Amino acid sequence: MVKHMVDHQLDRVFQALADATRRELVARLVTGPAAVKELAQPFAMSLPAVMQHLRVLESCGLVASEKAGRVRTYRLEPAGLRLAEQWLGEQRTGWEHRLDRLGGLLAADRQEGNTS
Amino acid sequence: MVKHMVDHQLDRVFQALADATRRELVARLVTGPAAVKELAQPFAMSLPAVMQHLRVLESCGLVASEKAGRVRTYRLEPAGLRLAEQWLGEQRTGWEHRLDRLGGLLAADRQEGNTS
DNA sequence: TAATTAGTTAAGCATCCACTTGACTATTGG
DNA sequence: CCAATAGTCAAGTGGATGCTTAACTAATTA
Repeated sequence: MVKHMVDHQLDRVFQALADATRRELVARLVTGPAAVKELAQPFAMSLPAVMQHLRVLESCGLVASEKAGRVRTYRLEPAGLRLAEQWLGEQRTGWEHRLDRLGGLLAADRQEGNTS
Repeated sequence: MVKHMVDHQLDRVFQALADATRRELVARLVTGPAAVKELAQPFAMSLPAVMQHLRVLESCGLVASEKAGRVRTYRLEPAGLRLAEQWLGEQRTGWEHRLDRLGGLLAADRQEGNTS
């Protein structure tokens, strides 16, 4: 997979998660699938507003849906979350390795008697 | 810490990470501190644009800076990344527990001879 | 001290975002 | 059949974002 495609995917996933309403929707779907009406019920905003949030989540792959009769059921699609978590993890391990290297250098310095 | 304060913090962190330029800045700072000019050098955009990105990163706590003489040096502030990673981790473990419960139910069904 | 370097401020602009209301379609229950 | 239910479409609005250029300040260097 090419870098700027992943980049674009990450753009969209992080953008999607940068909204408290959408994060609550994700958190709700973690506990299992639900219809639009049920998903919208806890929020003070209009139904179309919630639907737009769901469309954002779906268009970046965090969520999927199917329609049966007149009710559309959404479910979590964990791959998207994993992508974001993976990027964060990479940064953290990079950071930790840097600290390790720094610690190593300091230790080496000390052994050479370089106290400053 | 109150929920909607964390929420707002998460808004800002995810929003900050929802931009490829800012993610590259973070990735660069993972390898160690750097001055504004060095941070800006790889990008095709103007210096002020990069500075605005840095301000976004700093204002949400992903990054910190200090000025010595005429050069301002930025460094990573890992707590912000941890907050985002933690939220994602919570969702993932919630999801995994749900799958476990589902698996348990299916197993119980099988023992009862409920094959459908 | 004059020129260069590093960073900052401000204004302007095109685009995107979150939300609203109102009108509409399709499915289902009485 | 009709009426309620579940969802969808479309247009509009106010405010945030990402970038630009131009003008400016402060620290260094020749």
